[in-house]
Amino acid sequence: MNPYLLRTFVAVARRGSFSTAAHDLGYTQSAVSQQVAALEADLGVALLRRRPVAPTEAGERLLAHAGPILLRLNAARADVRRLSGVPATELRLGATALADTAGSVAALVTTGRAMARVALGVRVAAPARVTTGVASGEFDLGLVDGVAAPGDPLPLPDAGPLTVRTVTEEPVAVALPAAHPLAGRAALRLEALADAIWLDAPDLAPPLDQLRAVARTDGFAGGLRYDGTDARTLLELVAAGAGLALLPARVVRERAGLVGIPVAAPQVVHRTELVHGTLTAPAHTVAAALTS
Amino acid sequence: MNPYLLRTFVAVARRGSFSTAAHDLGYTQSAVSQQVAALEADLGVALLRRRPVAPTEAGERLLAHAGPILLRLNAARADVRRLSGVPATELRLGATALADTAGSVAALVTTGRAMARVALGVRVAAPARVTTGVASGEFDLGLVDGVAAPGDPLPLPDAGPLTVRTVTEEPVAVALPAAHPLAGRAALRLEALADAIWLDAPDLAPPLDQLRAVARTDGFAGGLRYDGTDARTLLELVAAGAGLALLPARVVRERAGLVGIPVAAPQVVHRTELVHGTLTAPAHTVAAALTS
DNA sequence: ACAACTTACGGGGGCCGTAACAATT
DNA sequence: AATTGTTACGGCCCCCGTAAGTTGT
Repeated sequence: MNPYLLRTFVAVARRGSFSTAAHDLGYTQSAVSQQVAALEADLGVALLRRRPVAPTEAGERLLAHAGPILLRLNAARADVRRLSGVPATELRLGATALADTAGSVAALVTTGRAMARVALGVRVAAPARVTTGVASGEFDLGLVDGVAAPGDPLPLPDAGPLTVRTVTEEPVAVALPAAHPLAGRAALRLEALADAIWLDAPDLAPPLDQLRAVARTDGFAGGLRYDGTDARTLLELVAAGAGLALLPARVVRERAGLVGIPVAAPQVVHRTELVHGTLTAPAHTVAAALTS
Repeated sequence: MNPYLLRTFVAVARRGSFSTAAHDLGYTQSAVSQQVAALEADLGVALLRRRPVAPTEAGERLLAHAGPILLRLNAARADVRRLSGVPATELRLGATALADTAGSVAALVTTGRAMARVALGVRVAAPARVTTGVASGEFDLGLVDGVAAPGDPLPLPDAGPLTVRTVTEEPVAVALPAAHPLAGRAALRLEALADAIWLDAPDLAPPLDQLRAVARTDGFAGGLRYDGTDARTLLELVAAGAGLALLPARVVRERAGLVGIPVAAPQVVHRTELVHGTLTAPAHTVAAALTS
């Protein structure tokens, strides 16, 4: 199963059009048609229904596989090439929005700047994006945050053999407006909040289905959804009463008018982890400084 | 990065010889030489040192990626083909050795036999083998056992989008010879046993590094290692004093002369899970019967 | 009728085998 | 000298683009 055919198939399925996909990929639409036909012949199944173009059941199934496969293929290429490329003169850092609660990003940049002739780049993105970016060589180092049981590693998507090191582990709190009925409580059990209105902000706070898994309920119905990585905006939404959010206690305290109530049980903490593949020389220095 | 080249590279690296790998794969050794050269040219790195043939650092790195990639590629193919193949007339079941402690395998076979014209096959293998076998289509259904925190899913290797359902959850116990000094205890804390001698039987009992992770220590140094899936033999080894083992309490009781001490903390249970990809019709019936 | 996908066909490149060559033991 | 990997070369097949054909709206 040729990965190029796979890539083409994915493009066609996503765009819903052979000709558009062909244009995207720099092929003629005839070539794309032949490629999809070849893939279907190889697998012995129709993958797409035509006119309108939509994946069949088998096509849907293949799509579920194709993404991770192509990702890992890219990751392998990037990882191997890193080992023989010219000595790196730049250091690209990917970080999730709340990964720098303990000043991690600032620390990295400071360390990086101390090295001569290394261009630094920092980019904030969603956790999955950071992880896959590190795997695929887009970033040299990734800082990813999330919540987990104390001592447990974060549940990262599998994108190949990446090295993960703990950077920080800090308390989390349920963020509430100061006027909220629960604002006076000393601690809260997560299960007791399953029926509350929660903000669904998967790029900043734990995805709601992770909360369901931790609390072992099927509550935590999503209220307002926020797609993005700006923590200040999220804190504003909480303050405005749009819903609760589970955040590092330190972050909740930054916004006046909010209170952070510790989570009594189950015990969870906010973790930041450093993720990387094969390290270039400057990245190695920075990584060592951060986790020492 | 052509998967065929990847497969050839893996074969050469594993066999340590171009000519032997060529013979295995049905190529001439010239073709293999050209394939490896093409892969090296594509990646811009030397992957193998010749004479003797051994992977370079980049080659080692690629090898770490290649296995999972080829696995997932096979899994995708098997998964999609399952959707359009002829109606299945056989049902291949993979199971780990201790997955049938509650009679799961027997139940499956009984249900399967009730269906006309379906050939049944059962095969016991190591957990990783069962999981990858299901992913790659070798098995229609997999029964995998292991230990985890109550309610937590088992830590299965990622082999693609597989469906997992809980079958049983039972107490585990530390298996001891009746004459053992600890044999009279009502319960034991796992951490307290980090310095004991443990049997390392990764195909039957939790791998020792999983125990280390659960107990958060770096003890559990391996004593005797048993590679295989015969539970009776393992029980004999425990009875002979070769080391401790964490096993389903029910299994420990099967062997006279052994005692099973419940684990007080951290709380862990023995779980059996049913694993499958896209289900063929008979497999669907059997799976439904088992998890209802 | 038109837009969009498929099929026919020809050229070019890639891949494999044969065979000659090189290098290591 | 023998074994093993590489290079040269030629044929075959695969893949893409052009262009004609087909199909659904």
